[in-house]
Amino acid sequence: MTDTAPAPRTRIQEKNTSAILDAALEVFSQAGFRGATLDQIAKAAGLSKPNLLYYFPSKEAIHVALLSQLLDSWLDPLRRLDPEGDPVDEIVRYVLRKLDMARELPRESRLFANEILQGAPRIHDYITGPLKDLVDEKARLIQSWATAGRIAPVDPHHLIFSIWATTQHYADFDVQVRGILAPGGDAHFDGAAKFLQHLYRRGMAPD
Amino acid sequence: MTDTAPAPRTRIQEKNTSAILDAALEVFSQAGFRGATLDQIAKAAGLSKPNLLYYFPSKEAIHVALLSQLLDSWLDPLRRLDPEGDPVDEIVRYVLRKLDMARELPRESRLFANEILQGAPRIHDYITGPLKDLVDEKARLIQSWATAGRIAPVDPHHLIFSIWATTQHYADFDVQVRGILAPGGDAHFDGAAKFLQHLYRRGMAPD
DNA sequence: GTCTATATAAGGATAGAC
DNA sequence: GTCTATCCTTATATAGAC
Repeated sequence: MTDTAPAPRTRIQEKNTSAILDAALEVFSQAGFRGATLDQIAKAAGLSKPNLLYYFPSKEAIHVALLSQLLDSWLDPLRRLDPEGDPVDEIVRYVLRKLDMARELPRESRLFANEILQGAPRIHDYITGPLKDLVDEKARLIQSWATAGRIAPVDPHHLIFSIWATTQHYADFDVQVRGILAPGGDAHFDGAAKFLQHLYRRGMAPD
Repeated sequence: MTDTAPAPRTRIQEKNTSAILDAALEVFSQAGFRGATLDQIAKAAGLSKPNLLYYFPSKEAIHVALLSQLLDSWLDPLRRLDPEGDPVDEIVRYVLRKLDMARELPRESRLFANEILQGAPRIHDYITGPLKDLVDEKARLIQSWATAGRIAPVDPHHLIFSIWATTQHYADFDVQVRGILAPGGDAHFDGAAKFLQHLYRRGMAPD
């Protein structure tokens, strides 16, 4: 049941487990948990379905493994918000780091979005626990900057939400973004960076 | 196949069809297309599964009916961006209208988000067609304001994306937002409105 | 470790009585 | 129009040979 980690020993196990996780990330992030099938994942991983279930006890276990390895890295950019740096610079750098993540890890972002959209059945404790704790801590930092007059007086929580929203949008709504902009690789990320930098530098500058 | 509309005649048909659509919106928006089952929808609508299929030919048909009725209203706030109004005011009013939609129609927003996340299989033509056309038209309007020095010189497409992202976030990531903020109804929407108003008024003000 | 074959269950859709 | 019973496909998971 809570048997998730395969604990790979040999090289071949290592290789297959990571092939499965990569394939599963691809499939889950695009189809959601219920929409994904073991057939799709097995095919993408280059394995048979029973062989896949030799490495993970269930579909659920694969999904949980993906989420846990994702959550580990998800908090990182926010964690690096530095109390010692220049406040506006710190916020803008946070925005750009999150945008980089959206470009480099779009599947992870969509996996997370799928989970939240469907009511976060598997990560609800993570949200009200570690995530809330870190956000509250950083919100206090931002609040102290505002109180000191070093940034504009805004609600820190909504500032953080807006940064998540604007950056992850480029991963989660990728199809829509590309459908509206002229096609052409990841070129639009430069435009996004420029715009967001403008918006937050202006928006956060002290009075 | 493309048989979607039930064309209700009697009162009881009218009542059942709308009960089905409402139930389906609830279920699809939370579970996605694949994750939703006819059993769930039938139960939520207070009907038996076969009776539900008396009104709609298939699960797919219900989903398509929901999406079409959604897309009709989806473009409305953007369409109302007024070339004659004050540019910054118009943009801020657009943000607030979208935020209102997120509060009042969160299920519709999540239905849409689910569809986009999964690659927009059913509304791809809508995105590259009517949606893109309207966005391009309004982007030209915003560009003309920028060129005239009446707002800050930003990329209009990314401005629009950021408005979609920040406002729909409160519907699509509702569980996360509530998990982080103290619980308490829709009170946080006031804070969101205040923050977004600040951000866009500052961000869009001309130099 | 990997496969073929299969048990088992869920879910979309239909038949046919009322 | 609505129901019970059922068909049939798909999908998760297991058995057991190699």
